[in-house]
Amino acid sequence: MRIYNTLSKKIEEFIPYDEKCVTMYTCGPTVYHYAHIGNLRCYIFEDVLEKTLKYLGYKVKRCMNITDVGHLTSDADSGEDKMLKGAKRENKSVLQIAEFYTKAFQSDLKDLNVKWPEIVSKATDNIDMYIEMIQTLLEKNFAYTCGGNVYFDTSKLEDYYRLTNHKIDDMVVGVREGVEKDSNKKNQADFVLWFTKSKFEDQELKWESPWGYGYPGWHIECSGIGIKNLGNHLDIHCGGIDNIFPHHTNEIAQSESYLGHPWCRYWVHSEHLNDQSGKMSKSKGEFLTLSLLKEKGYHPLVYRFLCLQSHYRKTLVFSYDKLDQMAHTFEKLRFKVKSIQNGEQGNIDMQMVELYQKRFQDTLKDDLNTASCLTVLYDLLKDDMSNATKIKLIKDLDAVLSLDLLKESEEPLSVDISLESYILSKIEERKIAKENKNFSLADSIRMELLENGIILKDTREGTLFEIKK
RNA sequence: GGGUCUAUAGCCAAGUGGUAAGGCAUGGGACUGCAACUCCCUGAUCGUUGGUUCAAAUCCGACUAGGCCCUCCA
Repeated sequence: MRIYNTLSKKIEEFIPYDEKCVTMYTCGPTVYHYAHIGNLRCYIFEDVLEKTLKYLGYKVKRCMNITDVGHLTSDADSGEDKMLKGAKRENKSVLQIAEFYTKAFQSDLKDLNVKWPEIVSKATDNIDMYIEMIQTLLEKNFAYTCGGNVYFDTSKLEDYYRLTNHKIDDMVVGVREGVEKDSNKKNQADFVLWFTKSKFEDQELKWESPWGYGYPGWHIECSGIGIKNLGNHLDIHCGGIDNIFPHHTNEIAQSESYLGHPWCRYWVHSEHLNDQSGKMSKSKGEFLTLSLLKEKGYHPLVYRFLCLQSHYRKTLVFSYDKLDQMAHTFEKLRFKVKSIQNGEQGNIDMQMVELYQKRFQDTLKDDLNTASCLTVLYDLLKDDMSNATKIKLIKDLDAVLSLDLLKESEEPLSVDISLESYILSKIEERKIAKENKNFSLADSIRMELLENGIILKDTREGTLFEIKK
């Protein structure tokens, strides 16, 4: 397997620390609001990566955090806690907010066929681990206390900026509006490990610590949960590209200072989903959620399909035009697969199976080229082999793609039951008219349905309908 | 200002030195009562410009345009 590593800025051969089991950490959501579809792109990518590793025969141990405390809108001591902000907005407690949005997130992933990682850990469940790490960092002189908070001292590291190639003198504080300097810090890049003196006295969740009653910083959380669950050597750490600085940069700093040796070997980042004006973000106000797409009549897997059609390291620009195109393409694809399922099966040709499995593996091994994988899929659909062979291969492919290609029961669109029975009765009426060669009646029924946004299609399997969006 | 990435047909997109995959759309044909579906056929010399090479979309330089990061973010 070859994969792009942000550390080296190159595509590298993937070699796990322990040949038998790959450890993989993926940054989870801060559960203060719904995830937008840009967030979800990253989880789809991570899902594909995990499933690819498994497909290639690796055992994968994967861990994800749920941030339910300590994620401030700024890394200075002046930032507002996102969870608290969410709680205030909705007049609920922080725990209620966390629970609600965790569930919403879980349901989004389920809709997208993204496997829930076997280890999912809440930030608030690991306070002991952060305290232990911070204590060690203080003992080793990588951290200092000031103004009641504990800070990581970035000047102790030779290569703090290794992930980004930044130079300290080129860094400008306040490029973004609303970023303030924290006068407690010795160095501009230092970051908070433990807060006790936040301006936000009404912080709901606080814990006892050697430095006072307080709560952890955002960055320590991922390091703590990762090391606690996956051990002292991590193979893969994933996340969105925006997390490279400062979040992952800080994770490397604190983890390796704590452990005393290199920590994670492969840093793998997924590019953003943009809209026409640029990056999609929650702080810009309006944002697109999966449930909004569902309301508009798009199947969630259409979005997954859209993501798979592009490469994870390339910016994907979202538009409804594109999604419409994908919905259409996806439906055609599923229709094709369905007709193969309904046809004569025949015997499985193992030579073909192996040939295509090899092709499929090769494209995935090549830095997760999912777009080419779809080409392999189209190729095998067209190729000369028995339907049974095709079905076997599709099943194989879908273990990674997870597009429910073989699922019969689920229709692309969820349809209201009373509406459905109305349409079916009209189809029946038209069928009788056609049998009686009363084509003008048949056409008028079709027109009538069309005016209501229902498109009829006469296929070999009978008349199907589609609801226009 | 610094870092980093991208630029391939109407649209999406693969391609990492040897004369441009695939999908969608378009047009033509077969099928159909007519449509649709399905099947067959149909299109680009790769942002601009220098260079390296027998050979470049692919490597190097410059330029242009755009995205992202530089303490909210996936």
